[in-house]
Amino acid sequence: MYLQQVAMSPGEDGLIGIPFPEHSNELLSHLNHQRRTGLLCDLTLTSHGARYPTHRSVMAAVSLYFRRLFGAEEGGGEGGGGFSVCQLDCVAPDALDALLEFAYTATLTIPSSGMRDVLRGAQLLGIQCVADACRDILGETAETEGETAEEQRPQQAAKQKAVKSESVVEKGSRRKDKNKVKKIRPHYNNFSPLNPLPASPASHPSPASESYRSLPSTQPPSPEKEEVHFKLKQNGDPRPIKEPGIGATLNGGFLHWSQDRPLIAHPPPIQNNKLSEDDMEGLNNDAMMMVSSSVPVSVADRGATTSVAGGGRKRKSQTPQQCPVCQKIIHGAGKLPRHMRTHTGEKPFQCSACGVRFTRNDKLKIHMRKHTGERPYTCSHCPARFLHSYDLKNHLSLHSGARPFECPLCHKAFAREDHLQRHRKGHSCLEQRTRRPRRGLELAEDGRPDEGGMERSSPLPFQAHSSVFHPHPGLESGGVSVGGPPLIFAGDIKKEQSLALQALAHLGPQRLTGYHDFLLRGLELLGGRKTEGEDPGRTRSPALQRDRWADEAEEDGGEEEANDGE
DNA sequence: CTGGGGACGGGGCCC
DNA sequence: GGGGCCCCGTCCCCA
Repeated sequence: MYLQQVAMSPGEDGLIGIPFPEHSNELLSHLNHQRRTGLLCDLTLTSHGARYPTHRSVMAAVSLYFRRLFGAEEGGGEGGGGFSVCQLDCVAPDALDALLEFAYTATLTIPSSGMRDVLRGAQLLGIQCVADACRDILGETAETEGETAEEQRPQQAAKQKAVKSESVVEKGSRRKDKNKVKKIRPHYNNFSPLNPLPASPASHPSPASESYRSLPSTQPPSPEKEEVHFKLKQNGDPRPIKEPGIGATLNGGFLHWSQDRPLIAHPPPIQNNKLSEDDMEGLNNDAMMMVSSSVPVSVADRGATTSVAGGGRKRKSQTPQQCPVCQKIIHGAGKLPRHMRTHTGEKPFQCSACGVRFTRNDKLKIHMRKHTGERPYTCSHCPARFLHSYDLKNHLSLHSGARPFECPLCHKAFAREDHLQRHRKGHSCLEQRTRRPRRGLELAEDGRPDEGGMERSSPLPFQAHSSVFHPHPGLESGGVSVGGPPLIFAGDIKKEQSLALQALAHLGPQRLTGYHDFLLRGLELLGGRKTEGEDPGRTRSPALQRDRWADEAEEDGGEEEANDGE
């Protein structure tokens, strides 16, 4: 659906932004495969005799050191040629291996005893996010971190099994849940090649699953938090690097290219103001596309100016935000990241029981009711219980017999609006359009023509859940139908409905044994608004109804035709 | 074709 | 402003 919107909603300059969330994942996966097979490797790192074939471009992307070394840094370096072997004895082999693994998989897997080596290696190579993550785990700050730090505390060991660079995010987060242990977090957004099949439920982090890399995923990854990443001003100084001037301008905004991908989901960025040009060049195409699309018009500005797009509905002063992909205005603070996941396909919230993934936490929560058996919405008339409130709402219409939505063409009534829509999308009703609405169910429309025309559905005023009959506002029984479908119960039927519902309403769960009879009787009293057979069983037979419609057709004459002609 | 269940996305309200 | 929770409309699937 959104893809259609994307395709049909060209942004400014006619550019269309179509995200391919899998691309970066596949790209990294292929690169990693090439590294392991030695394919296209143009750089070999060595450490104490161990050799690690790799790609210069990848290393330049992930490491500030190599970026400088190969001249990938703007205005720096010596052109980037000639380096085929780079001896890195200053980095322990295990640490170098871990860092390479990180570079190609966005996942840092290190033994608990090797944390400090990795930290040192990350510092040497200018892999800021890893260094920050290691410091975070070691309980050090960039300022206090020193060579005198003691051995890792025992509780850190559990966190060291795998490290995701996103852990650094939490450091700068202003979120109130500081007490939450989210230092090491699996991140779906990274589309780690280690999880080459994002579609596989098992490959995704689950809020309730511990299976994902044995990470303490107490909280599903929240893409919103990645934005914080760009706000970080960490002090990871790659001081041992021989290149001069890798100072402040690069430390703070250092971007690991693979981690920029979350930007795809969170363009508004805007925090991007903090991105330097150097940083921007690290963005992949997707991110660039998103950023560029959001650049011409500030989302915030748009929101301020397009608040009118809400159609004048009553709203709180929540700044609307425009989706840079589909241009849709998203109302509500903090709702844009949620919306963006519909474009990226990201479903960070996974059911630990069945593996089904969801884009939203609240949906997962509701889903979990299926496994817990919790059905909080209980029908007051019968033992039926439901997962969703709207299920109960629909269900209650069964008790009441209310079919608030009637086809204006064939006057078939439905309990659910979507069923009416489905009905109207078909052609079945066209052949019945000569049928007249039931007399006494007509509503007056104040003489107005059908507002919605074909699109209009007419909810019945009947409120199933209460035993009170609520007339539709502006509608009075006995009114003359002018265009709109007649949908109101009238006269004695109305009273009977009320009585039936009162009886049903008084049926408590403790007296359910007889509810069925009550229900049946109540439904009979309601007149059984079934279309086919249209027989309430009391006053009207189908034949009689047809006769009545025929009579009414003669009485109303062309007026009906004019209204049905739509 | 219809009834019913479930999932999904958007918006409102509140913290 | 971000996020949780809830409600709603809509769509899809299945019997």
